[in-house]
Amino acid sequence: MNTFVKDTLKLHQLRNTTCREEVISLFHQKAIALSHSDLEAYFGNSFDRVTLYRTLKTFVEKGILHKVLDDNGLRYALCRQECTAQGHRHDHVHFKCMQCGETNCLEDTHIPVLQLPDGYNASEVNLLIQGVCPQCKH
Amino acid sequence: MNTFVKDTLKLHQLRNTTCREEVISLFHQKAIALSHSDLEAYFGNSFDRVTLYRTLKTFVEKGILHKVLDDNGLRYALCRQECTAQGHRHDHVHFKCMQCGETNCLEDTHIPVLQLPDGYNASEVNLLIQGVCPQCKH
DNA sequence: TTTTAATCGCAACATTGTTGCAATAACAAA
DNA sequence: TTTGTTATTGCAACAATGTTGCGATTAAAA
Repeated sequence: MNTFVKDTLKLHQLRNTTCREEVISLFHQKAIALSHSDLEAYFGNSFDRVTLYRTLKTFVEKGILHKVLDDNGLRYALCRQECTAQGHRHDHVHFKCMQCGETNCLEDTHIPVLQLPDGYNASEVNLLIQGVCPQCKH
Repeated sequence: MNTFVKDTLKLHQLRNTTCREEVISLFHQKAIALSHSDLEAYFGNSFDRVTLYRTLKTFVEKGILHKVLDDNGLRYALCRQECTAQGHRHDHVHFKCMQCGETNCLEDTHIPVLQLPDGYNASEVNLLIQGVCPQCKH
């Protein structure tokens, strides 16, 4: 069975509930960024709205999910880069296709080191690229 | 008087109203990213909530303001890089200080060219850096 | 099986954003 | 300056999104 889901929950000392299992599982199989309303639409009324909000919040706190933002609002993604509850230091590259609207994490693309003005100290870097993805480019 | 404000409005063929004048003026003097609720707090009930929303929307459409996003939501900034209503092609670098919470635009920092996986086509790039700003670093 | 603490679902509320429409104000032309 | 046209505003009502408290339920350790 899906050992990834149970492992992830156990690793972060979270109880194994239906909602958590199915949410992680969905993110895992879709591999794109999903919003709260995406989850609501997908799960119908299997879970309470509030439970979904709390599940997402918990996952972000634990470093299982990452927030992804673009002009259209907030989404969440399961990136390969795992974080801990202690630190979220990472450099994320997300790509949003303006055609199909899907956003995904470009795991293998890294942000080049950049020169900041004097006195600025970076600890986290987030890059959002918008354009057209391979599927939509015909 | 503040010719910048009137010039900006005229340039984009927008009527010169009190709300628009004061909003642009505020962004100009603050030089940091502001949210809708920041404006509401600042202007009290001088302007209707809806008017502020519409003003922000108009300014974004015209390319006067840019959306700036981080974990805490949506804000707007007046960046030096002007856009037209036609195109918003630009690469923005924004810096959010995790100490004071302020976000500003690093005008002189540019995003290095980066190598995307095959088939991906970028048209807009947004970089958000989080860390500590010069003022907060003692 | 029992115990205990985490999690859930419900209700109620707060914030944020949108739409339609009549009243008003900006600005160009007379 | 006055008039006419059209953009803009303010209000009301609504929709979507996010939060909090609390009693009931359930996972997992003892």
